[in-house]
Amino acid sequence: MASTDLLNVHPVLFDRVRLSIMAHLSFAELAVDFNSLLQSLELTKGNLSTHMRKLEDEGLVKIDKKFIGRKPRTSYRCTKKGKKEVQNYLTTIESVLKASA
Amino acid sequence: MASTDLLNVHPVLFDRVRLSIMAHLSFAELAVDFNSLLQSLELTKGNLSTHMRKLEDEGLVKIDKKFIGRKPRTSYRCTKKGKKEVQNYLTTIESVLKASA
DNA sequence: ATTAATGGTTTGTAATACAAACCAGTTTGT
DNA sequence: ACAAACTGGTTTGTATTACAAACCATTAAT
Repeated sequence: MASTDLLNVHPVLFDRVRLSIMAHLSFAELAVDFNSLLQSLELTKGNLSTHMRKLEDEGLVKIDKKFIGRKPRTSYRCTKKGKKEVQNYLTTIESVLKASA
Repeated sequence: MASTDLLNVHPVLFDRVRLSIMAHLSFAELAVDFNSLLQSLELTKGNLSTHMRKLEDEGLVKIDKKFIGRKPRTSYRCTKKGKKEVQNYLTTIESVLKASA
């Protein structure tokens, strides 16, 4: 069984909000901007900002900042590593819990 | 998609150690004692103790304390609610992440 | 010129995880 | 008999973390 397999899942994904974010980004396949996430997830700006920073620090997400006209716009996309870790999270959880229900 | 479904999963399960504990208890079907968990999970006693307390507070686990001969023995088993929440955790995660890989 | 809105970041606080220290008792050694 | 070490945990202090409030820089509206 080895529930210690859970040690292989990326720690940063063990958070409800960040997992939601990664789910959104994975679904999107393309970049999603700050305010879309803000709305979809109903977070405060500060909260979202720090979560994104952490995801970026871990290389799960790539941040892209540009100006649209004269307004700043920050958007995010899931990296290869991000997808891999999400996939790993899912399969690991399944293998650990599947037989135990 | 509604990744906000994640809001329905019990917050206490969003922790690696506690999820491992619940996996163990679910598998076991019967009571597991403190020291077995301690060994399997390679935690410190204090750490395990507080996690178990939290799981008990949330009603996911039932604590049973008795004396075996003249030594105290604390053991735990998964409650109905515990099983339900673990199941819910699994299916919710799957539904949120499945299509996103 | 002020005020309000946009698009965020930084900072202070409250909650959490963790290990170290502790506690109550038991067994082992001398 | 007494001390030292072991068992089976719990409580307490610290470091990390999540979060929201306050803030900042700029743009748009009045």
